Amino acid sequence: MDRYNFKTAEAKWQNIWAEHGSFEADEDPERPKYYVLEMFPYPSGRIHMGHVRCYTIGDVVARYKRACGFNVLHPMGWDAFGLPAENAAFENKVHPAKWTRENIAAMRDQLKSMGLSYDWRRELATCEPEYFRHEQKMFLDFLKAGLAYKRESWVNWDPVEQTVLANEQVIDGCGWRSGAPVERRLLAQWFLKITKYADDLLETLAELDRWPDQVRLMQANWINRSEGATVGFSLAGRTDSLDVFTTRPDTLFGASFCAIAANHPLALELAESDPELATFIERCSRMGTSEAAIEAAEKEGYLTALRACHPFSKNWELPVYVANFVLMEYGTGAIFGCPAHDQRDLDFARKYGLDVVPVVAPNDGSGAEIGSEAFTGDGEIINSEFMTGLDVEAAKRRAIDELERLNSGQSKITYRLRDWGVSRQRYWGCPVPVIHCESCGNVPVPEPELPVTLPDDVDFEQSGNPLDHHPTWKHVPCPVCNKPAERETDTFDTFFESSWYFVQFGSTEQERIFSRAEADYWMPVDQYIGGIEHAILHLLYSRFFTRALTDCGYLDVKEPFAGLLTQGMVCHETYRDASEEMGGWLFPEQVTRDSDNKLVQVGNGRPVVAGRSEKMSKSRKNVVDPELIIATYGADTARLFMLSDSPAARDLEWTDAGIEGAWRYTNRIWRMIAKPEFHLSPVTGDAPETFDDASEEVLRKIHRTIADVTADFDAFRFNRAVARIRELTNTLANLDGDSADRAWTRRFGFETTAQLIAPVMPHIAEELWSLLGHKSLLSDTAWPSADETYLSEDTVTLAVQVNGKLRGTIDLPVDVDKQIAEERALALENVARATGGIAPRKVIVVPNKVINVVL
RNA sequence: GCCCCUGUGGCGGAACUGGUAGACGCGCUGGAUUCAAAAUCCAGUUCCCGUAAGGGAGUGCGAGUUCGAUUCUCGCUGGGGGCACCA
Repeated sequence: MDRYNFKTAEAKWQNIWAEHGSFEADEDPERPKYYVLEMFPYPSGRIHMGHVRCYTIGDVVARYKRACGFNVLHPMGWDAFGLPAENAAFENKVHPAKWTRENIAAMRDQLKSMGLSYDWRRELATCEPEYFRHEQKMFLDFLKAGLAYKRESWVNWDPVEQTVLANEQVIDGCGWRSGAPVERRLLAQWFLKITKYADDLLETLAELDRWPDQVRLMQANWINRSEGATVGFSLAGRTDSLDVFTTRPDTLFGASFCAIAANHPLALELAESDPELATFIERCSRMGTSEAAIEAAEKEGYLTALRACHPFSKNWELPVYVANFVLMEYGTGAIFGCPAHDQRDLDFARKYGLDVVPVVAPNDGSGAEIGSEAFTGDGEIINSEFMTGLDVEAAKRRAIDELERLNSGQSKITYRLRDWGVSRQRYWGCPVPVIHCESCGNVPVPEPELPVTLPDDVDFEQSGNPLDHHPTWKHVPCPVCNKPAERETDTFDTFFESSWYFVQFGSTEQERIFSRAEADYWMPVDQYIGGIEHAILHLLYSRFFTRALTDCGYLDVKEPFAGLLTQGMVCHETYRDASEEMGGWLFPEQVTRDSDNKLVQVGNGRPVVAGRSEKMSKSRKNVVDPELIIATYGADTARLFMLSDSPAARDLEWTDAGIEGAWRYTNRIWRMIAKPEFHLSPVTGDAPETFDDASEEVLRKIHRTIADVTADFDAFRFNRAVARIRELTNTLANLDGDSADRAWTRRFGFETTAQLIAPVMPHIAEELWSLLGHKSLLSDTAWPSADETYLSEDTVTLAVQVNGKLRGTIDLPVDVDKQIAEERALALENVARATGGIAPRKVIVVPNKVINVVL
């Protein structure tokens, strides 16, 4: 028998599917639709294993749902704007557009070799004007709707390169290329009003019942609605006051200081006449703009000359600090500190020798004294005049009432969620379609002039924004008054493009924006698949965009993704040269085993140390190239391995042994099913009248497997589905004999195997299907259904425990009387020995599961 | 620092809603086949004691709830993701 030739078979079926337009989907009101989408890739140049995993999962879902009768939309595109293209331009002198388009072409070929069931007619690339012209129009509509506005905001500024840095370009507070300490700088930037929908985005999470709980929780924490109060502290000797936001107005009598952000207007004002403060503020600004850097830094404060008067006692003055942990972006950029009941305030108070006054006494009577830990629980208010004796909730209300009466504060709801800053001072992005005119202000580019495209002749040698220093591009007449004006030189954040691409896939012609009818038919995405790293930002921005587009009349849908699956990362062991101290990283293909089974380098035999398994990354060199794997084992084997071992949501460990195991299985089903004697046998005829016991048992297994695999695919338990199919293969391999009943059963088993494995290994499944005599495509064949009569069992094995320890098992009829089960269990020799003749105190019988004898 | 997730044999993992821990695969051991090897097929494989029957331990660590905990609660610890300009 011929060995399975995956090279010819995979190419053959890919061509046949393409010729048949097998995966092209169009609106069809008669059929239920199913939209499955994987997060589109950034065109970095080559696909990596993370892509292979994500797109395999998506393809299994798409092919399975298609077999189940759904009109499946399964598109693919390119998230084509972004920083790496500009870095490539800087390093390799390639134009970002050329680099990006070549990468797309290469990656498209790689994806096609995987046999993915995409409707390629719908392919889009976000860097093409046909795509981004639509989002420029959307932005203008957002402007009209009051959903976009401009204000000043802080950026990381590299003083040497004279350019804005992304957070990933800031390493330990310094610019990645210049090494110069980064500064914070204010810049006028465009924002989208995501906070308008804060409550809706938060509340609707409850309805997203096909999203992982952890993602919904992360989003809820990100939005973080908090109810509290603004409290006005008048400032001694000044006419203005300091507004702070707090969620704990009940602890106001425990206040011992106020603190303001380093970039708070008051801090900046004081710094003008206080050089030491100016130095402190400058040091804070070196921490960059990332919250992680700010929060992880040691808490420090600078004591100012300001004194804040307590709202409930005018003679009580609190010191005012400028502190590096207070964020200008949250609340009012100022806090009051109650060290007894907030851990961060306590740490700060201990460091600067401030009072710690407990005002909440724990209900458990453990005393109100504060040691090294703040008490944040509920309790009885003490030391608090009119609030003393109340519980925390009542005291919060009482404090707010009092603040309102004194006209020095009111209840307030704030969100951690901030408006989305979409301005980027970069070239390779979608231009913001606005013109600045000295007399008319920010003027939208008139719609007939869209799209605003990027100039091709740009210089990446010069630092700063290439659009800004282009000689002619930005100089245009004002559309209103015709006087000389300047284009906006910012481009959009690339999250802008990825916040609506899933709707545009509804259109089959990329130069035409999706129609309302297309969006109404296809949206929402029924199943979205991608990495957990996008759990917050991309998904939240997309949810916002969908609402904004609905408000602007583009759509009538609130939530873009009805179902979400977040897949884990692909990991691999790391290797280093052991012959030198901290030797360099080695690629897996540079490492082999010598005769003593020790790890050595290929070629020179030098020793190698294996490190722990980590996410595949170029920097660690622990990468395996999908193209090489597909060339060696074929797409089906690669796809099988991607799904075999790990649940989709967990990390996957790539091993040579694992891919070899998948390869063996590919050959195993081929050897089993593709025997010449089956090639010519007729397509399954009527079933024989009777089956012998062995056939009957195999039939049960086949139907059981259909039911289990169907349930597993429905729940995205691909690894279990694969295990069930392998079990079926083992069972079928043991069924021999040529009698009519056995031959029929075996053939039925083979056909079922081909059908069940088809979503995972579509090429070999199609090949086997045709070898079994079918003239139609397996990809056009309906999913098999299990015959209920084969699924029910008449006996069941129960576990018998004594005091919770397993002492034996008994086979009993299903749903047997509890009394009989108990008697049979107690009669077991092993149970009698374990009880030692002592009469059981009670016997717990869980029907069809377990009998527990309790002594 | 804050938020979220995760830890089961030599390895990847399974165990549905608290009910026989280790399905399936890898690896390993023994056997068959072969001139030999590869490939393939068969059997075994959590650890400890025992020829066996059987017994003991066991799901990161420590407690708790329960007749019964991988599953629920609390604390600790290792690993990972996110933290708003990487995508």
